[in-house]
Amino acid sequence: MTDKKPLKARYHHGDLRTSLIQTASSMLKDHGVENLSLRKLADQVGVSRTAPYHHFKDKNELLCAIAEQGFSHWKLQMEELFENPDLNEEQKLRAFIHGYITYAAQNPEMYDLMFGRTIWKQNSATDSLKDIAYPTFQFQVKMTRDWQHKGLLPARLDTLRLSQVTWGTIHGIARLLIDGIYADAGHIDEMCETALRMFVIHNQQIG
Amino acid sequence: MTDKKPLKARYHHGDLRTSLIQTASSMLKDHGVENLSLRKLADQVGVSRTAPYHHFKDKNELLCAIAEQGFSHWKLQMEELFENPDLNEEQKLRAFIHGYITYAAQNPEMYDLMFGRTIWKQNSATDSLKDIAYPTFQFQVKMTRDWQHKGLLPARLDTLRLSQVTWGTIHGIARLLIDGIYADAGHIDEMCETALRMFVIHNQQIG
DNA sequence: TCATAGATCTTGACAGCGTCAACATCTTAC
DNA sequence: GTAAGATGTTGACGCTGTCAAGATCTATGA
Repeated sequence: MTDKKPLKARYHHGDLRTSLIQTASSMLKDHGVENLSLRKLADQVGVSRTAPYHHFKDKNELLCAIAEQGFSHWKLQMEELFENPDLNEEQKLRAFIHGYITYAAQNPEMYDLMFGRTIWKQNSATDSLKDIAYPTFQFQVKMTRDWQHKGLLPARLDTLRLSQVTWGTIHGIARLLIDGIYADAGHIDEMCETALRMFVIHNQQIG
Repeated sequence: MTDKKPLKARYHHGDLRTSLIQTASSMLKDHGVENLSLRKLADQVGVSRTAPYHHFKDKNELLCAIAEQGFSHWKLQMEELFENPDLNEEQKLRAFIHGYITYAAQNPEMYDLMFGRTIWKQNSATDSLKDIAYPTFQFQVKMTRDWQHKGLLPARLDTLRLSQVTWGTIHGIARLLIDGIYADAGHIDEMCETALRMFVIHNQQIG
């Protein structure tokens, strides 16, 4: 009886790992990676500073876990888009570009974590993260091939190179936006449309 | 006489500011931003930990000064390219794309500092840095307009949007490379060529 | 010439960080 | 019901950026 104190006072948290990821995601979104410390996180969750180390080897593992969650959401969002039967192929491509950049603009810190150097630069990604991220990267290639076959993207270009360039384009625009180099998010629509024209016009030429 | 000891033992360094920037640039290149600390830097230069604060308000100012130097070099390199009389316009565009991405691939840490969120995200750039960086950004627009007029890039697209997209493309490819998402630098040539075709083919259609 | 103001450099100190080691407490499985 | 393991705690360490106060040198003007 007495050990059923209010939750906060219990010795074992119950689901600390999940709580850490959730709270960390929220702190990340609100205050950026540079203001996300394990100590503040532990404090926020109401646990001692080293408790997180029983669930994550180090800070990097925590960040990878957050990124994993980001990829899950992102994947859902993208699948939803591609399963929409009301859109033709060009509309899907347009919606993909727009959805991609909008996601980045609305979740800049998460996007940076998912597709930025913090995790990938030193090859510090967890196996678990790679398991969900790599298929996402390859999804990009698969879609490119599809669009080539359907005549939207130029078929004569190597699929892998083309997907690197098209992904590079939307990734680059997203980065310019979220890194504050082009801080003006008001022109997202126009930029997406311009990118789309650059991608697709080829088709009219060869199709 | 006695105060003309070997340089290292003198109380005043002589040209500490310059030394700090130089050494910091070198440490940046070799070990990355995350391993560049003011204390290690001061130690390397042979000066006390707080000496740098008489030349830079804080770490951010030091980073801005390093980036400034990066922009100077970058600008020189690009100007050299554009003043080459042996290249026609398409060759210049090709050389620009290739030079841009190669610069990033060869100076990943400097590139990240110059065009990354560390400095720009929180609008923490020094006035001095802005003075050299902003013209560089606008140079991109000017070139785009030139290439539009010369028929290389589609004239009907808005110059500003087009330049954002083309810059986004090469910036994005550069980032994918240096952030380790596409770690394979062996395909730079092919990616550049693919990007070029995506940019230029328009011209054949409208020209 | 020389004092003095200002530039430059020093040591000391502080709080915040990630992380390890050692110990406490709870849960679970035999 | 006890032993093992999972989970949580406190203490400590070295690293970081930065401030404050004092030391030393340089340059300016009387």
